[in-house]
Amino acid sequence: MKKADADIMRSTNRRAVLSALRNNGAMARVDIGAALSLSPAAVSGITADFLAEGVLLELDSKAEPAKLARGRPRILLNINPNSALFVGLRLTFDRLDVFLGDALNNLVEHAVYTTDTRALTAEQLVDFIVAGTNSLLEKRSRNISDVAGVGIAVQGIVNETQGRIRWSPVLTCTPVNLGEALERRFSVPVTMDNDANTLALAHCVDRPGAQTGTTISVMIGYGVGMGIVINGEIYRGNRGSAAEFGHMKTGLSVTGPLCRCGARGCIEASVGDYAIYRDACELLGKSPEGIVAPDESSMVEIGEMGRGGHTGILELFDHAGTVLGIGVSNIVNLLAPDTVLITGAGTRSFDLMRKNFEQAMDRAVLTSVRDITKIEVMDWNLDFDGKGTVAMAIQHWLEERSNA
Amino acid sequence: MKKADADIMRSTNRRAVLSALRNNGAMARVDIGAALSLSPAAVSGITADFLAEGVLLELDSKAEPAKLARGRPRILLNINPNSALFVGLRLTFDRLDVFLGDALNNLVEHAVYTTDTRALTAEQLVDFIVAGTNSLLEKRSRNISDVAGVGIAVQGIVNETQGRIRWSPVLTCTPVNLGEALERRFSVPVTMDNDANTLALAHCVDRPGAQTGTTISVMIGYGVGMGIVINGEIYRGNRGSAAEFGHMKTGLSVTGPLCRCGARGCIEASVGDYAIYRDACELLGKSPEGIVAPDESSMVEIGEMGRGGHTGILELFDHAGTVLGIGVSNIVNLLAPDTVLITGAGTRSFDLMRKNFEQAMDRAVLTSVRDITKIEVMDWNLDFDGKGTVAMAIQHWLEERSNA
DNA sequence: TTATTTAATTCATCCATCGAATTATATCCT
DNA sequence: AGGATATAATTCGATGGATGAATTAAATAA
Repeated sequence: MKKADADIMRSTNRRAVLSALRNNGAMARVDIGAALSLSPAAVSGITADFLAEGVLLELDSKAEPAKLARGRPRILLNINPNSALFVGLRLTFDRLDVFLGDALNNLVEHAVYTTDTRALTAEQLVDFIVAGTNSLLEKRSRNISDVAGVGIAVQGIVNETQGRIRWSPVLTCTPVNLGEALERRFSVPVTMDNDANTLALAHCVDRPGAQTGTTISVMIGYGVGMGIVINGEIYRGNRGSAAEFGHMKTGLSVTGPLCRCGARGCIEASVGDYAIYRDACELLGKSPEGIVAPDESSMVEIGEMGRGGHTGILELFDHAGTVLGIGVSNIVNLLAPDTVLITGAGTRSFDLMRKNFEQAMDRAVLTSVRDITKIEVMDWNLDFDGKGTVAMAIQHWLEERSNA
Repeated sequence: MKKADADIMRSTNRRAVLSALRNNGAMARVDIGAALSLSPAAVSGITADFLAEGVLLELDSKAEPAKLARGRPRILLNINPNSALFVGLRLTFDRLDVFLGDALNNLVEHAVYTTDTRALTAEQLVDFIVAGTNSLLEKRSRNISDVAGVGIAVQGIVNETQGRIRWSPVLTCTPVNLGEALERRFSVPVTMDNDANTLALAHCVDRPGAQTGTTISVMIGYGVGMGIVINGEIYRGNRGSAAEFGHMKTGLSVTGPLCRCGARGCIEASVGDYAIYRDACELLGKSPEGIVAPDESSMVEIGEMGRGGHTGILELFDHAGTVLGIGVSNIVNLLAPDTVLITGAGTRSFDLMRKNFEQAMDRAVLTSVRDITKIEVMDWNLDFDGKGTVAMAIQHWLEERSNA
């Protein structure tokens, strides 16, 4: 339980104004006041400060549609997109995606840099990231001093408050304090999180409803991840280790499929791309190629074989659907979220999993909690990840601006 | 994101003072100030108000041990136990426990009233509860007008904000708005929650550490329940349906043991008393007695047979241990709590489950999150439940006092 | 042109906290 | 014993942000 004083009152209300604009888009001062139960006087003062600081912007109302009401016209305010520039980084197996975004989370630039991430030392990793970032900034004739914040998404177990990667499947140099190292090199605030959390954030930013209640993003792709957002905040658990949904067990056996974590029976070991690829290769008598991660075209090909009617492949997806359905129903029984979003590259073949997924859900979700949780399957593209990393940096910056 | 103003500032700090005392026990004004970073002046003012209201009490320092430091002696303050009286109710299969407690959560009275709860209509249920409560109050020559709040724990799915029982294994008259009905009869604030949540609250009240981070109580008994406490607050999920841990599935199969919820493969259907009793009866060639719930002595007897070396019974407990271990490890992987408390009547035979429980945990918890969560098995007695229900009523009352 | 309506600002007032000074009450030291 | 010292608690003026009422601003309707 924390105390309150005048400073906290001020920053709370400043934060509330920025949040309102972030969630609802442009608003007039009256509406901000109504939404927050703040007096017109207070809103006037707070917004005047933000306008002076350049954080907010008055929109040109001439471009608006015809007025419906008379009286002094409302002036829409919004976060000034050009008040700051943000860098979003996403580190995955063998590649680094660098995004550039503005304060309204519009992505303005994107580049990919490839390397064998697992071969890098901690120092080489930092150099690689710095080089990639600078190279993208150059394209826009900007440099790191124009940037107000950097957000990084990494697969694995990340302690966001310290910027420390405890373990990651894409790195061998763990544990490594990447956040702190980059902050030193960039001299700019760096925020880091697990890639599933970042993606969850990206989804919640666009959903006003996600600011209250629980929204869960299940990310299926190379592995299976999850982000839990409770009342607009990412739930991280002790030392940031939460939401390892991919390693939930759907069986008691010690003989289930082997997961890359070393255990058996993990959801990931049946649903992740690497698992489906591995099993498909075995099925087809092909030895899996030397690469650790199957490329997108291989995964698409496997899906096409299923749609073509290949029984063995269909059974793989059937099984994946069942495993995922049991896993998600456990989540629903346990956390009763408002929404579960299923997303990630793996949704490319969700049509093949859907039947068994839904059957498993029907069987396993408690009758009394049915219809409480909305399940949505979302197509996925890389921009979601970009927006998530940039959103993380923006969030940090807005927090700083609120306290300023 | 909520706004702040002078009123909120005031009630926040009043609440903070009460919380501090509740968590740490008696404190001097200086220490309260230090703990909350509040100025001496603010603490002085707030505590003076509470003293005038009778909510706080200055402790007699004469009874204290010899002083170690010189200077004006600190005066310890604490919540005035006699400032209010609270009723805690616990409705389970065929019985109602009524507790009377003071504002410091000391239980001063307890009585049990039995009836076939499943045979009651909504009206009869209310009458039964009111009669029991009044009867206990009479013992102390008090009546309901002396009571500042009532807390009720019910098995099943409860929507605490509305006091509505959506479904309960101990009732047939669901859905029923018991909270509201009792509030009308008592003319006293009534708070209601799931029995596992209430028990979780009871545990967290005594643990200063539970005010931050995540503490999870797993309650094994007739069924298997769970309470999730995040940063000192019970996590309820959408419509209060969360934490149905007992109905997590530890297998994909459609042929697992039948759970009372109608599904198969629920944790409860292997670990709950009713499941062990059912399986033990089958094993021993006895047909289970006509009662729905096995009594305590039968469960103790089954445990003793296991300890005596009965292989079949031991296998039952082995299996229960494995199922519980997989279930808890899923929780650990998913939520990375600080602590998992295993409690409830079912702990009477935890010694028989422990080996397999621990093996399953070792196998299923991600190596990188081991040692992040502390697992504690707690003996259980009825007073925990009593304290939980009373704590719930106290919490509501303190909240009201903070806003006053 | 004037009345009406709604938006935004201004300014006096309020209120809880803070900081500094004061008061209260003990132990330590000579 | 009595003064010095130390710590706790209270008092009081100052501070800062929110509020409410009055004012100003900018449009439409008559």
